[in-house]
Amino acid sequence: MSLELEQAAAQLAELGHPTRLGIFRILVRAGHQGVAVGEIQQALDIPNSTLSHHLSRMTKVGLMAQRRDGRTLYCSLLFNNVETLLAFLYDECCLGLPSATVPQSSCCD
Amino acid sequence: MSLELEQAAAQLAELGHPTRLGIFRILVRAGHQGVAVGEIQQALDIPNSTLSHHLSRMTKVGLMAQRRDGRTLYCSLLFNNVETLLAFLYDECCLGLPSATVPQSSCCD
DNA sequence: ATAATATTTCGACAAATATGGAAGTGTCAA
DNA sequence: TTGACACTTCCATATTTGTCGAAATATTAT
Repeated sequence: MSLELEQAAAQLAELGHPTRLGIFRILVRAGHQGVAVGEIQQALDIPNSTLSHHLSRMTKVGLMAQRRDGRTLYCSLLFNNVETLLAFLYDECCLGLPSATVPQSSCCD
Repeated sequence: MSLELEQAAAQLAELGHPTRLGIFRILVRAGHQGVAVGEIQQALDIPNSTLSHHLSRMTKVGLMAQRRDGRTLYCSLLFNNVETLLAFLYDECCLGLPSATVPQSSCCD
């Protein structure tokens, strides 16, 4: 089994949890500058130990990264890796959405 | 938490397993006519009870369906649902791939 | 130094997942 | 109606996940 497939599966598994998909959504909207962990916690209203656990999982598979600024940690999506993942679903798996639903250009760069 | 997000997470979780992502890949290539369970088994070389378990999970979340023809069961992807899932990742989460990697039209319809 | 803030790590436990042998079900062929 | 074929369901077990309180770590302010 190819490494690329293993990698894609690992990332999809992380997205495949309601809380983490919610985190993902927040991270996408936050763009490259990222969001503080505390902000995510407020938005989702879950204990910080639970949140931290999810964040570390997402980090581990390369979906996001953390950067410290003073005492707050900012989380930001690794857009390149997410793009690679999405491209895998399209290219490797040869899937096409009807052109109407395909965005003409990126909205998050 | 929205039902749409729950649904997407459930489907992504199923894709987030190497074996099942492999099954997905086979199903995509098979197109609408589908593939026999036995063919998938030969391709992946796993015990049929294990395979059956994965297939039933994928069916349960609406990624694929099974149709019997004689004594062989054919599995086929529910392309509409897969499209909806992919559209969720683009629309709801506002993600864009660089236009170069976005297919101009569907290759599986 | 001490305290407050922001977040992670530890530890423990319940629940879900993954795996595969063995037995069961449906279908066809002789 | 017996047997072969194509799968699924049942069962048991090992592993992974998800959850969260409590303790630990890092940073800044007083």
